[in-house]
Amino acid sequence: MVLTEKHKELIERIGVFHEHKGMQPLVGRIIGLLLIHEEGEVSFDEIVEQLGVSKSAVSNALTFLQAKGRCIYSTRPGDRKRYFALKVSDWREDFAKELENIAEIQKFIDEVLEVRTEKNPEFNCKMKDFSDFLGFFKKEIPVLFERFKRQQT
Amino acid sequence: MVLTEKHKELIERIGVFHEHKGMQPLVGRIIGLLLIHEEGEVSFDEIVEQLGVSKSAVSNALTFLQAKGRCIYSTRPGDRKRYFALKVSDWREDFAKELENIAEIQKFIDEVLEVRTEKNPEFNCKMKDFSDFLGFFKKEIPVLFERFKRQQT
DNA sequence: CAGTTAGTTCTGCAAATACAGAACAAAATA
DNA sequence: TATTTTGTTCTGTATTTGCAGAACTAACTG
Repeated sequence: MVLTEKHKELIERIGVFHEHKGMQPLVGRIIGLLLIHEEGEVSFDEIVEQLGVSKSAVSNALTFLQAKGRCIYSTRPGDRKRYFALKVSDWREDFAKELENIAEIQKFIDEVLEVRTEKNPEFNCKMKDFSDFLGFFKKEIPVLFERFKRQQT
Repeated sequence: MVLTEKHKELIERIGVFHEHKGMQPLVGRIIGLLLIHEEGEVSFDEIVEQLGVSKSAVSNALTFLQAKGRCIYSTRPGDRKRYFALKVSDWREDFAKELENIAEIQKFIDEVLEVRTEKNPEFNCKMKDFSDFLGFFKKEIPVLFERFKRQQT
């Protein structure tokens, strides 16, 4: 597949977006390439060529993506190459996990509330309120997913 | 305020949690300290002493936190010191912003869908589904907040 | 078995990060 | 006016990051 300038520019922006999420640059660009590539599956070689980076960098990035469960590869009979693809199947699950991860701050808030004195009740109260909201939010996530499934049909 | 070992350990864990979110180490620790400190307000000096870091590092970290709107300082008559505190007031708003930020990936998904060929309709379809879900999710966030407010009273 | 293919692991380095320490600024105080 | 207080900005540096390139491995091929 030949990438146009527009493709390349979009890959870069998707890369930067993922960098902001704490991933290393190349990982984000590979996600971009796998998203944009018309086949959905891209060989190791093609990643190296399309992104113009070294084999070692690609190898490490793909190992990372597979460890995170965001990427898998398949093989073809009579072809030793690995064809890498994003695990699009469980995007919604990934999204749910990310949401729960955000709400993980609730644990810290609760721990903080345990060690705090009563010296500043207003502050404590606001923290309690936030913790309550996070609890509410976590409970509502699955409900939200359910409603989406139903309204979708 | 004297910090116990438990306090210090909790500050470190809150620091690491924020590091994983892309913040620099000291910024996360300052958030931890401001959360745990019984007054809620902590002077520049005390931050330097409690965390055992340089003034320059604290200055930069506080500038960053203020720029991000996560921190403010107040002053007291006859006292030149600045007392820094977290902006707990709008935690829920911050949380909502973070959620919308996550859902920002929808923009990229839609852009990708525009440049993709019809060569892999299954892949395209899954992406479309994910985009639809993100759209649904964004719409539902304010509803969720509303429901929390009501059930809270 | 020698050579090729496909990818991994090791080594080194350039650039970025995160901070310390010193110099500095501005205001209050003596 | 000299000194202290409260922080900021500048300069240098140890550490970490992110990758390149080379060496390596394993499997296939001629």
